[in-house]
Amino acid sequence: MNWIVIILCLLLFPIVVSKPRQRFEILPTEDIEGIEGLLNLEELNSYNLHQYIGKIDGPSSTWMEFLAKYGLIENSRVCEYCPTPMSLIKETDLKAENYIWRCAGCKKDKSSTKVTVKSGSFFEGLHLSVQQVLYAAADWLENPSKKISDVSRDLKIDKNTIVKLHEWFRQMTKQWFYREASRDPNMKLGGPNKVVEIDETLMFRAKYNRGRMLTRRQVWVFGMIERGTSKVIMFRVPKRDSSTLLPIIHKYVRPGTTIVSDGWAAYGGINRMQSAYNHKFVNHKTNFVDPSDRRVHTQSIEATWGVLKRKLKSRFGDPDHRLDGHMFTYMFRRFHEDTMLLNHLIYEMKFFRRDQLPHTDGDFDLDSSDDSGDSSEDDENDISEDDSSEELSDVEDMDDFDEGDSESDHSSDEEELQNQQRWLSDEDEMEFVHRPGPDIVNDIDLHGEIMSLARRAGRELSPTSRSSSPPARSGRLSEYDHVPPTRNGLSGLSESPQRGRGAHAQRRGHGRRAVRTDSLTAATAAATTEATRPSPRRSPVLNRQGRGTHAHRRGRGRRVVRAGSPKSPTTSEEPATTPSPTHSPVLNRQGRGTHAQRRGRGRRVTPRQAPQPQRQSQAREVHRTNGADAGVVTNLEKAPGQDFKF
DNA sequence: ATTGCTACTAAACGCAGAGG
DNA sequence: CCTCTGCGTTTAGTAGCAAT
Repeated sequence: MNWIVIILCLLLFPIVVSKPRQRFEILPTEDIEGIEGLLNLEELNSYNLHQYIGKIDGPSSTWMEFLAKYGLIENSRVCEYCPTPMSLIKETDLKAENYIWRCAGCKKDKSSTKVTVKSGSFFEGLHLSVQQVLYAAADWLENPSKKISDVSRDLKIDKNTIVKLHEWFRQMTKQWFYREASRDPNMKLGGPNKVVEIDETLMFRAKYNRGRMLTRRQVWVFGMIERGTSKVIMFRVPKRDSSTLLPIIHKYVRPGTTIVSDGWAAYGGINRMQSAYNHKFVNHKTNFVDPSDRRVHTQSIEATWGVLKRKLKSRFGDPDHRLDGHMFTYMFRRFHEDTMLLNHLIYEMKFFRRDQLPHTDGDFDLDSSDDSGDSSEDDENDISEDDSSEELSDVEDMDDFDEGDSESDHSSDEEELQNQQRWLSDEDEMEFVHRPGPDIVNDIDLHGEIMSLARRAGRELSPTSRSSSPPARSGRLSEYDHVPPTRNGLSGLSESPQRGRGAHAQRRGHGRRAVRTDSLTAATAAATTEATRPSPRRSPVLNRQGRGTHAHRRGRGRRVVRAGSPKSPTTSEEPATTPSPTHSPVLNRQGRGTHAQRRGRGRRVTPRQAPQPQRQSQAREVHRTNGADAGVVTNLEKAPGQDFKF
């Protein structure tokens, strides 16, 4: 009998006293759904987001599991130096906690390799929490006209950071478009028995060429809208001639579609295209709606211009600079019919690289092509001289932006002649005027945007098309090379080279420099940490480094504790209403000198120093501790009559 | 073997003011 | 009232070493 008891004890002993099982993955593999699972999820919004990632100040493990489940971060890692599965460690410091992957195999050479769970993801390096970013995304989608200052106030994020976030979100919609556009036929409009309206409009032009900003470059936008579904595709175009517009139509409108346009001569070749479109047009000089066929009008696309321009007008700053972002965001919303927007935006985060953003929003720098400036003037001349009802909508729209004084524009006689031919007459309805140009289908005169698409699709443009088109945005195309692959065959996180250990090691070039003994005093450390550290290891003597005892050092730096079982991070969290014990209002975390003081210094030994005086502004401290002091209940949560949001 | 912590850099972030 | 810019501050990330 005794033997049995002894054997049982021996068997149970390791289970009872062993440390928590080492975690090599965030979630069990069978729980991983991958990025496509996001689109099968219910529609995410700011009201249900907390079910997936926790509250905006909530525990980190919740967002981590969410991101791992849908493939936005890696669920497990293998050390890149020694192919050893890395273990997941919960790391805690005074202000926050984080999870890191740590390799035990590298220990013999140097220290163990470490990498954060966010490494390789959109969230890597962001000082904002994942929750802040996602709630900001939800807020951006749900309140597109909300003022930056209001967003900043609600989310407790600096307005400059909000601006940057919004910029990223807009870029994500652009990324969405190009990936979808490369997937045929998802991003095409129309089809048999469907009607697509096409039109072009001029952005940022002075009304009657008067007023300030006459030197501001003019931007033509060409748009296509599918009647009945509200799907819209629009692009900046360098000019609105057939060689520019028809390839776009060919690429984005399905064969057999009925295309309705105005009487612009560039559309004259539509009926001759291989895609076998049924082209109808309404002569805006006489009617906006064809009296013989009331379906022939371009009111839908005209209305779209109005919406887009009002949107641009409502924002301050340079509307040209923001045009692309707003255009793609507009398309993003309309393609998804304002549903599942947050799901799709988070989807894009998997592939989005902050460090590979286009340099500016003006990436379709069409003015860089040789003749774009001429064409703008040329086109403008058309409108001014025609003064037709067709142009009225454009001119009125332009009034949204500019007003003012007179300056005549000049065009050559040659251009005048061309302009006279540019409008289709009623007689042209049966036989369109076709200006000389390249073969619109086989010899596509692509502007830079289309070239970029083709490049991503791995297609070669014919030499003739390159030679016949204006130089396409030299030096700028590469800015789009980052657009991720299609949903099929994407590689995601692992390919990101950004800020890996190697890069870090390369830029470091330093070792352990100085043994700093500046720290909180023991009393301060105890006061700030005692309540939260139930079982400190205490040593009454200084260690070899000359630092304080372990207990004395408490309250500084990060703490690393082994993550428990998959459920343990969540269960071990303190209740959300417990005030955070992590803030020391006196010192910055590391008790170091200022940034400026640290800059440029080399290896040196710093004598023991008194604690640095607090340099943070009062407002900043209040801001940062607000959530904790309020028990993580934000102002928004407490707003009367408002459902929980953040 | 594993955990805990410091120290360090680069970059994110916040703040404030100017410009439009 | 948004955007941009410059500058100071804070933090993410992680190498490295001591302690357990």
